[in-house]
Amino acid sequence: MKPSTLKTSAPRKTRGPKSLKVDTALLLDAAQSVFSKSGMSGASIRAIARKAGCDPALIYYHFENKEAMFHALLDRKLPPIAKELEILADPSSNEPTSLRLWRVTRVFRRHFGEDSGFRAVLRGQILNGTEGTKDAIARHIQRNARCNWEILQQGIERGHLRADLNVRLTGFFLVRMFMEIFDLVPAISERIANVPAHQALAMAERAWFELFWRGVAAHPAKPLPSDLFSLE
Amino acid sequence: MKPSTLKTSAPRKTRGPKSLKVDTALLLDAAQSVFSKSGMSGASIRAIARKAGCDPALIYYHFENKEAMFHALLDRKLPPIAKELEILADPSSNEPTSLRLWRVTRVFRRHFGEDSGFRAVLRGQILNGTEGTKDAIARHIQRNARCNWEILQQGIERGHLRADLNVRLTGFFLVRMFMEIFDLVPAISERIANVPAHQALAMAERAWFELFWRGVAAHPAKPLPSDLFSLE
DNA sequence: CCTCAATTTCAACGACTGTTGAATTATTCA
DNA sequence: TGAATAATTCAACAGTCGTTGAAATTGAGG
Repeated sequence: MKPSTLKTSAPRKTRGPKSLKVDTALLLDAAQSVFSKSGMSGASIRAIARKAGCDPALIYYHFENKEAMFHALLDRKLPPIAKELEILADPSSNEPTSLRLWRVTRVFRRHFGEDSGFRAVLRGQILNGTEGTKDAIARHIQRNARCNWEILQQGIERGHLRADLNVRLTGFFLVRMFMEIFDLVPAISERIANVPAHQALAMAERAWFELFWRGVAAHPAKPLPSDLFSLE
Repeated sequence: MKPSTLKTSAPRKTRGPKSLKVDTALLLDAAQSVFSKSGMSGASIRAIARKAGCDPALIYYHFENKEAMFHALLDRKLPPIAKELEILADPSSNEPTSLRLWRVTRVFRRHFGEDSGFRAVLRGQILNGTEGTKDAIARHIQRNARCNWEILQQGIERGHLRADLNVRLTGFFLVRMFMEIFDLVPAISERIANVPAHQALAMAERAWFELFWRGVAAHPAKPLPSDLFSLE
């Protein structure tokens, strides 16, 4: 390897393979970063290439087009979440339902909490993506959602939750509101309520889960596990 | 002048005032339609002009730029909502708090329910708009939100709601989840739950309000007014 | 060393973007 | 009628965009 070719700021411009090949994982990192900042339609191939330090044309060597990049991003990001949720949904778990549901929210927090851009892109594509993209997203969501449904169903059967719940809608409410909290509370808390973002976020997560639990519990007066909210 | 220049279907192309002047209201209609379909950054001045049947340059005669158009759109769309909410928040109202809160949701349903594009643009600008746009939105939202806070506060004082509620967060949960239901339930119900969109929407609105009410009510066991959900 | 395949960049296509200054026409007012 | 003003379009600028075909470089296999 020739360190001399490293000028100052201009990267090497010769054609042909680099010493460090640009693989799909690197391109996906760049794509995720740019998608996140600019949204799906605002993210240009050129910007992704700039981020990855390569020529735009190289992206077409690795991916069919921008939509294929997004699908690859889904396949990389969502299955690990599903795996964690499937462990939580194990029917042999003896944990209180409230704790299991809170754990579900912690999974989403860990995987999505810091990644507002990806949340936004995902949401945008659910609403405005091509049919192919919507189908791909639906498959992933279904796998993740099923875990929530099972936990809720088990909660009903164990008498922890009201029997008249619609588990699918209930699961949607729980997770979706957490996503909305991640997205909007930091953005508006300072302007609307004059509260610092991180503080508002913590308050909102807790307030939402308490409201939710009272809304779904068979015996809402029974207190939540005392160490629930210390769980990260 | 040569009328021969009119080829086939092309509308009149002469300069100067038309018989039907293009006023700002017409341009805002076009802008709203295009913003809704393409989002803020995806909506081009040219597309708005095409929709309005005028030249792109005319838009710059009526508005400073695209951002100013959006601000004008806010000023046209949001104050009527605030007015309705301010009536609902009248402290002399004797209606049950549950009914008043449901009425709030009906206001949002009427003004936002059919206008998914505007909801999306508004949400996008809260997250990614310029500082000026965020400020403008915050002012409007604050005026609307204050009404919800007052209804909730009165509900607490009348003993209808739990005294430990954070009214600001509670108001956020109520309204934001309705928005999410409008946005996402029609988009995903058929793919995820195999339920027709309009049916899923009605179920979700009702299920959410019931969960919410149980979550906030001082006496959740007391049934909701029987004719609540027939109210449009 | 030669060859071949894999990797990367270059250069260009047509289309679209926000915006502006000048030209044009219609209406209004004197 | 004539002049002023308001409303509208035209033409162009300098960008960016997705995409593609060809060229160049590298490394591996023989």
